[in-house]
Amino acid sequence: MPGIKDVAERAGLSVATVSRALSGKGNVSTRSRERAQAAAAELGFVLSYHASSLASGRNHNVGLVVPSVHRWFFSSVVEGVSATLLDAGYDLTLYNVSEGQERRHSVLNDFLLRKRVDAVIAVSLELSEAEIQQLLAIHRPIVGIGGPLPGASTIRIDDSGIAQAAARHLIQLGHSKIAHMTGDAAYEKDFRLPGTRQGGFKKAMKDAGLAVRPEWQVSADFTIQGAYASARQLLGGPVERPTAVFAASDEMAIGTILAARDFGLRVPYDLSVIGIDGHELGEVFGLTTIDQDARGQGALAVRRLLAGLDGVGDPGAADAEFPTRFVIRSSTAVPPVDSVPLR
Amino acid sequence: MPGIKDVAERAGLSVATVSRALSGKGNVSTRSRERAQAAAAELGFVLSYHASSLASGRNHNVGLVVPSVHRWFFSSVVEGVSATLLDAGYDLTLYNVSEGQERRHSVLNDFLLRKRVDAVIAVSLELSEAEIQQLLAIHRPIVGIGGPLPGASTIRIDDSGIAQAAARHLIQLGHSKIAHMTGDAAYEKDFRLPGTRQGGFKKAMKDAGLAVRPEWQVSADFTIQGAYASARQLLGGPVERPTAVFAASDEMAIGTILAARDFGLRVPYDLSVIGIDGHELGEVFGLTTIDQDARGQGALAVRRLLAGLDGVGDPGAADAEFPTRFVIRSSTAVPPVDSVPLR
DNA sequence: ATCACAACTGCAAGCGCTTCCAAAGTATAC
DNA sequence: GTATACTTTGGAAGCGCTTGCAGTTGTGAT
Repeated sequence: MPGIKDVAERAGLSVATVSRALSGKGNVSTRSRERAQAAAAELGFVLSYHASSLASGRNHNVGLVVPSVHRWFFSSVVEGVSATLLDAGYDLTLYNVSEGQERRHSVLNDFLLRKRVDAVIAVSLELSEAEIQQLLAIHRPIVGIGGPLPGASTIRIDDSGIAQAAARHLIQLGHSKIAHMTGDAAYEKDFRLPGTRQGGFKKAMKDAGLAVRPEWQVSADFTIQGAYASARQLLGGPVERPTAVFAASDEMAIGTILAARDFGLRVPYDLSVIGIDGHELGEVFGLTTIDQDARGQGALAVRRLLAGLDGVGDPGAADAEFPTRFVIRSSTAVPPVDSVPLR
Repeated sequence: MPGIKDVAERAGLSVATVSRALSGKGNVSTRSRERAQAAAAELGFVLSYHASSLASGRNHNVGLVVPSVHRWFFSSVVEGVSATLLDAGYDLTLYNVSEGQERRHSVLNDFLLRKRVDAVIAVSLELSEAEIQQLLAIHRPIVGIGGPLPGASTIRIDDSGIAQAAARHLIQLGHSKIAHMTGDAAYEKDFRLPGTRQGGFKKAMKDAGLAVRPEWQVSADFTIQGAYASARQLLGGPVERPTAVFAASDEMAIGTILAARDFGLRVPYDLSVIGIDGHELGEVFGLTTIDQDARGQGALAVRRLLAGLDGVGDPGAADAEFPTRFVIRSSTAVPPVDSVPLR
């Protein structure tokens, strides 16, 4: 493999000049730059990543920690992050820490302390204050998406607010028998979102003077199949059937719709369903939802980090609330006539 | 940040010994090892990734190139690769090259030639012979999953064989009016699979003396929503309706089932549907399918690479045919009575 | 022509480790 | 007790770049 020395020799320049020419930093005459580039091209030379990183202290590499890559939100964020990073010439080191907590810690130690990454994006992961301080101490900016990160910069949507909006939408249509499907407790550890959305739902119900019936509070694991199973219990069980379901994610809303169909329930005539996400499948199901642009959130996270790395601005612990968009389709409507109180 | 020197000093050892103690290579007395580890722990020291890589030439980093992270097959492979790599103490650098070919080339140059990775896993990407040679020339083992990689090691399923098996399953049930939903031409560039599965389908039909009707050959983009749209055309259009659909992926099979339901067709009584994949959602839809363990394929790819890197064995251009499993559920049955020729 | 200043360029000192080599210590064999 | 082989250690030379510093050259102003 050719080294920068070979390039320098061939171009009739010093190693230093070639380095500057190739990296674009520092002053180099056009002539030298062209020579260096030509020589590099002829030799098929590319700067060694590790040598550059070691010498310069910059990695051009961002770590992305996600709990899963299968669920819609996460894979969407990954896509957004990946595309933005690639455009900026950065590498993405992916840490899928699905399988438990021990691994998470070793991951953090390993790639943060070993300074392989310039920055970290943590998705729906609840880092401890200590972990965050550790990161900030070694000047590794960190931004969180979809989870509270005390002391760090975060990007999030107004979970409580949109949950309220979703519930209000149903209430305004005339529903009073509204069920809520929230995320599983299993996820609550790292993922406070279920609680937040649930809180918003309860608030909206309370505000409207409606009862939050415990038997209509169900949970699932954020997947279609998990929600399908839960919804079958809810809709096919012995308890009175709600006229509307607010699911904390589109995937769960879709699972609910599938379960409803199994029971011959027509959506929205017999059952209204609303989700949160903006999942690509929403259109197929005519799903009313609140669109959170997950790709966009990933992209924004990257832009924020890079601004802090390349530029001067340190965004600090700035919290950005990402905008959402209410998308009304055909899965929500007025409740069935026989369930509306006659006037 | 403490360096290895500080650790050496604190432990009363030389830098060399500490390096050996911490990396586990070479002979170090138990006493020295413990001292070194203790000192490192006290100082919160971790070896610098780049310095180690530069000095040793080993990266402990594998590049994974995928065309997407959203579609089931790819995200499953990513999970399998990620978990196996993490267990082995390797990093995963993810390259999502969805947006076109130019990017792909810059990616290859960038991370292959810059030797940031020890090996490459390419999923459903068709690298040119030149690209592969380039990789092998610099001793970067490469394994392909789900795509032909001339000269490189690959892991793949018997696409033609399972397509034949799927078609035969329908034929044996008594179907003769069988449609096939294949992958879009847009993917054929990098992804020869659609053609291969289609070939298997045609062969099975021919072998059974059945006609492959062009109007029943439709395509979609491998997504549920894409397949849904195509299936609506197929099932709701003016052409005679088939009694069975063989979709080249589970996601497309599911899209087809959803479309069928829209038209009031009961699966499997009015329409049989079979897919390929082993998608988690298959169970919800009672989908008959051929399970290819995508996670397992990813894991196997990693194990193969690591064997080549750590051990002595160079697997060379060994092609592994990954086993698949026929999963019969409730989406396939005998054709509707009125369409079976009376005897 | 002279001077001040900016734009280039090259030298060489690292960046923080790994590993070759030789020396020292220790166990085993005769 | 000595020779032989193996284990353990430290010194020091890199790995392949980047960058501070100082020297060289070119420019416009005087």
